[in-house]
Amino acid sequence: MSTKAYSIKDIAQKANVSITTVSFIINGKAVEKNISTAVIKRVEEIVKAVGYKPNQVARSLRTGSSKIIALIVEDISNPFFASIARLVEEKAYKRGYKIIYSSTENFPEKMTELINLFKSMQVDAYIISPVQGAEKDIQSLMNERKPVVLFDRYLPSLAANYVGVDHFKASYDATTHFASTYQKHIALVTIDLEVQQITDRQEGYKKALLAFDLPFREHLVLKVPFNQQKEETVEQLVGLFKEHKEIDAVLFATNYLAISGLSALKKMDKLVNDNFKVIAYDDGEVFKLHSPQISAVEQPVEEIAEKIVSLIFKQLNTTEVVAKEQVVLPAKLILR
Amino acid sequence: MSTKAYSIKDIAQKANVSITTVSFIINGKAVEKNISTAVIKRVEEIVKAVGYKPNQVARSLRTGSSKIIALIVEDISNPFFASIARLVEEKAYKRGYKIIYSSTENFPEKMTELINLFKSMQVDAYIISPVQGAEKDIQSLMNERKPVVLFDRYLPSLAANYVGVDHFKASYDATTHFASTYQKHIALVTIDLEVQQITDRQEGYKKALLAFDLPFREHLVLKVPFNQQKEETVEQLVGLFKEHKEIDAVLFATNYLAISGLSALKKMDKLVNDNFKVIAYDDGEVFKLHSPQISAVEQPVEEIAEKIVSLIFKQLNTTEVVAKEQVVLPAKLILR
DNA sequence: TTGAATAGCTAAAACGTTTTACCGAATATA
DNA sequence: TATATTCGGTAAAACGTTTTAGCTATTCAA
Repeated sequence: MSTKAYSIKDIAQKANVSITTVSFIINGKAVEKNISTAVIKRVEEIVKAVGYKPNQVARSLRTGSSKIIALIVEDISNPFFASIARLVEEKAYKRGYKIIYSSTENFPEKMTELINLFKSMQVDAYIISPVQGAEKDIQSLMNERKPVVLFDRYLPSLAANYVGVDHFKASYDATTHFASTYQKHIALVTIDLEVQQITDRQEGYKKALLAFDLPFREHLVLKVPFNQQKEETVEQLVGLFKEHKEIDAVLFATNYLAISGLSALKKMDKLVNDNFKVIAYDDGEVFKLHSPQISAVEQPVEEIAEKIVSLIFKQLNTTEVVAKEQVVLPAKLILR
Repeated sequence: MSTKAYSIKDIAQKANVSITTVSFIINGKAVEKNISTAVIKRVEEIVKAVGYKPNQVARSLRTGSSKIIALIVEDISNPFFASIARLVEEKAYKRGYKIIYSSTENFPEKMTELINLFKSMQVDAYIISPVQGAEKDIQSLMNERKPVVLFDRYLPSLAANYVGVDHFKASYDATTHFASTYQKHIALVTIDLEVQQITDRQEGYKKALLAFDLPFREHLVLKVPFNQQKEETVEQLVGLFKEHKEIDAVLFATNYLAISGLSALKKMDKLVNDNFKVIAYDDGEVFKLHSPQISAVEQPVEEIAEKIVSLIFKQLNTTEVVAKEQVVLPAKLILR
């Protein structure tokens, strides 16, 4: 029952032509190579009849191209990355490319390992949400002229293609919104990572306070440890809200921090209302269905994915070196 | 700058030995093949020094094995599938395998296309949440002795490995819970797909009603069209709840139906309470944070992933034909 | 001392393609 | 008519591995 797949040799034999001829035909070079229509037809019929598919591995070995794009993110199950993954996959598939993905969990060593692995698989291009410490590996890809697009995280030391979101403006706008409705004690809940996308959010918050002549109060900024369990974060937030009863607005710098925040409030029986406003980062059903509905900063996932893919294919479709682009898209503040 | 990767030939030259010897060494067959420790050491040092990684494509071509497992699901951005993807990836990675994934959007033709593509990539195993109409393609994989594990969806006509959840019992229990708290008019909101995992949920609902001497009322079962837009579903649900004010409990057969349901209730300003209970399918933050908290049927994602992976590797680690297993795991009813 | 076994290593085939270089016949060009 | 060009195709190398079969020199057993 275990029927071995047909090879190009089998097709050539059946059609009574050479392997070369079959190769030309299945690669659409038949006319260019002066193959007669009779032979073309004969071969194509046999190919269809037996359902022959060229072995992609052999093809990759010979051509150096695998028609695979690697997608490396922190965690594929994070809704933001999952959405990007889905959109990128769809767009790449239409152009004949497949996605192979992996999660780094923010470990630079895993990043290194993955890049080496993908290199040995002759992957054609890389879409990476980078971790700090992986600069050398990413640079080595670019040295080998492999198309690379970074997204979400920015690595300032790397002259790479990048697609991201204007987090400074997003949190500036969010904070401004609070200030303009006369909230006086605006808290910021963020994480203790020193990566650009996170520090940008803090800067936006600070600058907006400044613009409204509100003092920046250190104790209203909570930086929760990156890998902390949710329960602990909730406790920490309960602590913050209890200790600083003057807080009348809070901006959460990530999706899951907002969720922990709402959990904390629920636990305290504290309501979100005009005396205590909340803005979350990355919109989701959770925030739409919450009572009351929660405002949120929404990242333009569709645009991000589109831009990533177009940058990749711009490089894939030419042998020339294309200028690197840094694209920063605006986020959208959804007020509810 | 574009430095070409080292090949086994380069290593052989540098070490002044044959390609064969290098191959034996990097594959851990050195002692078995009587290579002297001096040579082993020399080669290993060169390998490390230049950072040589065997070309996986050439390896695949020669051995027929790619160390890649395909994961084919309906939609990778669906939280259930995204979680499974993440867990499967992690477990496979530890055993030296990578995941390549794709979404079918429930189109059998895309499934066919994907399977052919993955065959031509010499993928080693397949994890599939199948669509109806793909039976032939899946069977062909099994005929070629490729390890295959189906999950989530069950295809009764196929004697395949399967990992799923006891949906009959889950909705039986959920409905029983309603009945035992004296809800009399229990509605079921489901989709119009005739796939086992969905019809099972209906059967569980029916049987539980029967057990409590409650009549099965056709008009309390709403089957929303599979690909319907969310807004329309919400309208339909508003209609249902308005028309049948006697409804005092509703079981939602999927995650997103429950979300649509909660949106509908919010729109109607109708509260979830003892006079109107709700149970959702697939737990999530949305339900924990909702006011009041929403009860939910939780699928054991971790166990599902573990079982899938263990079934895959059971097949991958032997040349013998292993008996197919159908594993049905219990869901957990989380009452809130 | 001889034959067999073992230690230490290698040449070459094979995996399934793509592509370069070339060939003979027919046709066009001068 | 002689020569160039086009037509219709093919042989063989190459991509980077793994693996089979075998080779020589040394050690061992008798």
